Amino acid sequence: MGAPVKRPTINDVARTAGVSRGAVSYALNGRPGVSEATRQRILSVAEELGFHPDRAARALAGAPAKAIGLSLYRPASTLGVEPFFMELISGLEAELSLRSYALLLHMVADREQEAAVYRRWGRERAVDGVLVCDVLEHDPRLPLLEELRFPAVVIGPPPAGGAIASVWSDDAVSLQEAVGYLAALGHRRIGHVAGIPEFAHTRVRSAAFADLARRLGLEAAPCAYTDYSSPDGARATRRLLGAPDRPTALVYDNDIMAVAGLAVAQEMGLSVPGDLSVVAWDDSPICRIVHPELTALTRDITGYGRQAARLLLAAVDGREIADVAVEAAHLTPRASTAPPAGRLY
Amino acid sequence: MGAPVKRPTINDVARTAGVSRGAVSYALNGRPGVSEATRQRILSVAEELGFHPDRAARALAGAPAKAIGLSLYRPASTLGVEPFFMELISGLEAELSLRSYALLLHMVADREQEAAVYRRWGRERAVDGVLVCDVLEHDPRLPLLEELRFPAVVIGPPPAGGAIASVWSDDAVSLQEAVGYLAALGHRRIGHVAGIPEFAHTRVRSAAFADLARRLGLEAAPCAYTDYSSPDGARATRRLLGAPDRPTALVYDNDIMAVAGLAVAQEMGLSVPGDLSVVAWDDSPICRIVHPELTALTRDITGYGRQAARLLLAAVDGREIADVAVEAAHLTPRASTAPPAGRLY
DNA sequence: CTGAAAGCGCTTACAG
DNA sequence: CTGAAAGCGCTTACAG
Repeated sequence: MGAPVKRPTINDVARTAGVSRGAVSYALNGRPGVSEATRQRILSVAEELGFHPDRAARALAGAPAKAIGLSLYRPASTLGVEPFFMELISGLEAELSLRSYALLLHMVADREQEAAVYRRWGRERAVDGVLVCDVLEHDPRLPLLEELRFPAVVIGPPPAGGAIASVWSDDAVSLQEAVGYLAALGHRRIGHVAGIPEFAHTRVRSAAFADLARRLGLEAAPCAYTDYSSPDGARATRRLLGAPDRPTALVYDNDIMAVAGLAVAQEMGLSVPGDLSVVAWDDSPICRIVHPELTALTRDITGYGRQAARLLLAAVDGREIADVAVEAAHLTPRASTAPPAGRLY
Repeated sequence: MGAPVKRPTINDVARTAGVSRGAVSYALNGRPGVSEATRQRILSVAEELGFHPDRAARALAGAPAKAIGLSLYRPASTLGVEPFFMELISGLEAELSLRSYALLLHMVADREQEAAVYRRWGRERAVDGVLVCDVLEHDPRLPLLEELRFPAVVIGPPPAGGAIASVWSDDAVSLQEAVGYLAALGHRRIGHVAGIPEFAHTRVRSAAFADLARRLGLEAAPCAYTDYSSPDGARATRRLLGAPDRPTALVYDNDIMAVAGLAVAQEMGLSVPGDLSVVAWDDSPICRIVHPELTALTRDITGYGRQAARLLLAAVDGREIADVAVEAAHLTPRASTAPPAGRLY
């Protein structure tokens, strides 16, 4: 591909500015060691020359890699379907790019691969910190990250061990809002189409659901677990609606499954919201392009990502970090929820 | 966060194996300079010590960064909605990880930012090559990448200049398949809800559409441009269906807009496919979770991504590369297409 | 086929 | 506040 383009080095800047390389480095990194006047002169020379420090050289000399790793466990079945991650990534990016941090994205098909990726990132010093999603009950990644001394932030409910800080939104509160609303409409049999049972956030939601069902004295509160994919959401819906005392309302753990469930209900001849109310977790455009539009638990996913990035960068800077709770998802009532049939107001 | 974990260096491997550092480097990189026996011994020592060469040191010494850059231009309105990119990325990743290449993802809000990202990547030697999506008619990124001597691959139709190879699928063929099918069903007024007119792939599609309309002698072939978002798709649908001689079929440039258009048709009291046939470009689960299920142009997006990654890695390896055509999208007829109302068979 | 040496472009104590 | 020097961990000609 031809010789690489000649790039100015720190030497060029130092020579042009008439100072030492060290002075240039200090000036560029905002560290003490140069006078303000000199710093300004150096900065303007660097600007003029179009100088950007070589990432590799910088890293080798002990400076941070200026990159964050996100390893995503994606089973083939859910590929390309969850708007959540695209929005999350866009929030991460927004914050990272402010500080010129890159996002290293890696998708893995299984957990062992993910561990291998962390080890490699650690050994190669490819990233300065990692974000951890979809944490399991006893997640082997967490002790591994501690062993590797990796600054890390969990996206999701704070894990039991507690050594790694997390950014989370209180799903129990949100679930309460959704189920409370359905109960207030008069629903007594409310089903839950949940996500992957091994995930900590799934357990938070299903525990909150069971708890609420008890407190509200619901007649039935069946829960079906899925892999978050729309076919699985459709299957779970058929199962729940096929039971003798079928639920009159269903809460779905994501938007994709709620839309799939809506289609299943319609194919079973049930009208929504007449015969069945539907609530989707995570609002997205697809909740508004189906008929009826879906009542959803809306949250600022991009903001969630920004917050996670900010917290991780604080950890990377060596600051002590603690769990951060972002605002919980709130219910956006739309046309897919109504009082159950047979009940009059 | 404590001291970094002590990692074995090439010196440790050399000492343990009783050879020089150079020998270890040659052995690890599969270059001539060591006997096969020595190579094996070195490799097993490296394995035993858990040695992974430091990415920064390697890069600084002139070796590739082992990373590929993907800068995505995402206007806020389409954030998180296009399944296409998630699938593409997953294909890229699948191929890159085979060769231990990382994917550096960067989302930008405008074109100037994207140019700045390329320059930075070039100067910092952060990536060995870049992938270019959504190419414009006279795209300023292409000459910039040439100027920077960046190995690059365009994902989409080969640009006019021709210096940068592309991986593409022949959208004209696919459009012909879709419109030909609609015409065969008896439709004479077929509308096109297209994407962003500045994109080269949009122009390929709308040119093919206009050409076909002429050859098939269609009565009307209105085209509406959008930003690929579902609200914009809905607006375009309203506009096209509000015309006096409204189309009896619409072809959408993505799945999201087709679903939005379906909802608009239903809200206007038009039955699909009775009053309006709908075809979606890019098949995804959401095409199958709406009612009626959408006829779609199906293609192997993951495979598209894999192919793009392979081609770019070939360029990074210094090989000459040429355009690669992947298989065009093919029509998957479903319930959203039928002969137009009033026509009998 | 092997080993010693230079050098990649930075950062950071350290002495002035 | 500044400058000279060492060193980060590799790769790669170059001489043996």
